[in-house]
Amino acid sequence: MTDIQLYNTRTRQKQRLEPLDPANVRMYVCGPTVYDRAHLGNARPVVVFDVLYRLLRHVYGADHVTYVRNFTDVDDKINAAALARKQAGDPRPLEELIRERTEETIGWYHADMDALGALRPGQEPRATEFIGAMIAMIEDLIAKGHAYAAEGHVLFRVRSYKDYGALSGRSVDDMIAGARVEVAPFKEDPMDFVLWKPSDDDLPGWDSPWGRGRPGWHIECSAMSFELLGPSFDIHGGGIDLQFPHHENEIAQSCCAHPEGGFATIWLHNEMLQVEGKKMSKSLGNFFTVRDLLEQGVPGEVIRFVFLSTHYRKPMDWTAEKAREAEATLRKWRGLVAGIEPAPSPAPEVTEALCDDLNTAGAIAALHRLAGAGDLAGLKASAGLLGLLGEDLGAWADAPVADLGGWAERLAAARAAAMDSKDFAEVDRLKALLIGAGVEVRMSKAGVELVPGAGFDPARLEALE
RNA sequence: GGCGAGUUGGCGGAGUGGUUACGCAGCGGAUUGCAAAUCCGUGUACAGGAGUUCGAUUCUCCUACUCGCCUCCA
Repeated sequence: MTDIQLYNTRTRQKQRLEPLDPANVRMYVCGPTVYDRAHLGNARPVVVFDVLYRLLRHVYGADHVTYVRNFTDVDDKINAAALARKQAGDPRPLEELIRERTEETIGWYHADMDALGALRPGQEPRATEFIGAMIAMIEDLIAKGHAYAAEGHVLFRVRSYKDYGALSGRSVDDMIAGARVEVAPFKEDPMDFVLWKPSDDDLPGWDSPWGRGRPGWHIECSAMSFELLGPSFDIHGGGIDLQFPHHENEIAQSCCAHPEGGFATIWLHNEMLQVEGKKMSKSLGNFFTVRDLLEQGVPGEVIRFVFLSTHYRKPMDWTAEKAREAEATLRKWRGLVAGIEPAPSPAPEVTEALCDDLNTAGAIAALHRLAGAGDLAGLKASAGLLGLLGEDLGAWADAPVADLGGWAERLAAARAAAMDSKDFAEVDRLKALLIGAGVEVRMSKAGVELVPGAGFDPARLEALE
């Protein structure tokens, strides 16, 4: 069995993945809050963990990997969006507006992530479908002394879990010293966090032992991972920004509710995405969604390639220049592997790179070597492990349909004449026209070859006829 | 203030205690009427300082700088 080494944030070192059950390798990744289009930063973990998912399926078998990624559809931003519609005059009940908003957003999310070539996880639970499980877990935590109800809220008693802070390397005392915690009179300790909070009539809510309310953010992942993967599973992933507090709180909840389990064995966190060297933010005006990029004509496969060209644990800078280079590389490779039957398995060099803590940049370098060595079957198969060069993402690279035969004949005839007359004016004229229309002109002793290039525009040629 | 990550050739970006990836750009050559495409060749860079070592870009410490999280934002 191939060894997969992964950097475990919890232990701060690489370790060998040793699945609790190799027949069912289990991975949970924190998914999006579905209130709006996914921005580019949201897409990085999706692509990163998609590659891991593909690698796990390759190593353990496609039927032996369970991948769960949740949809957070209980959230104040969603409520705000729905409330805004209601105040704009929509007569429907709030619950319906919320459901409509989340449905719509999930549809967008699927479309956008599909465009990046990300396989859909086997299970995509929604928080709203697991409210009962959350309430049960909260009750259990109260019974075990790890949580307490106060003024319609239920809070997790951070001091009751001695390892709190272990994942992110903080101590409760340090954090309180930092004094950036919300103080509330009903909290026993400023660090205690909300498991359940009351909802007024303008907010979605569910009946609970503590009155009508809604869950806090963190409990959903604890409840859903337990329901779908059990008290112990192999991998938990997400963006590094989730390390604290979200994942810290998940660990506290899950380990206290299910001390019989170990929760996640390996914690993986991808670093953040930047744009042209700066954090993507609305105020800087460099904020954009995946859909924005796709609509600008940046193919999903190009986005994917750019993401994978930087190791997931390093900040990734999105630049237009990288997109340009990625597109050129992919176009070239697609030309090479067109019509080639992929090898039965990926090249060892590529698999080994990925097995070394998802060294996707190293894997891409290996792809370059395969291309250079002319191992096109190997290139195609290996790229497939990275989710590249597949049929599903290739439409962008297909040249527009156009018959260039007439142009080729004219050019060839002019060239033949020029060879005798030594007057190449007509040849150069035709060549300039073709190049201007985005056609790559290749002339050799063997003859004239016209290849539609990246910016090929058949309309411009027709206008010249 | 607390915690953490990072600083590699013109650019991007891997990696390694000693044989110096890979891509793009550049340069030289082959080829071409000229080009394009292609092919061949070409570049000893690892923030600064100290230490460990026979030897450090790679390990340790210090300094500088950059960035992230700690706050709804992946």
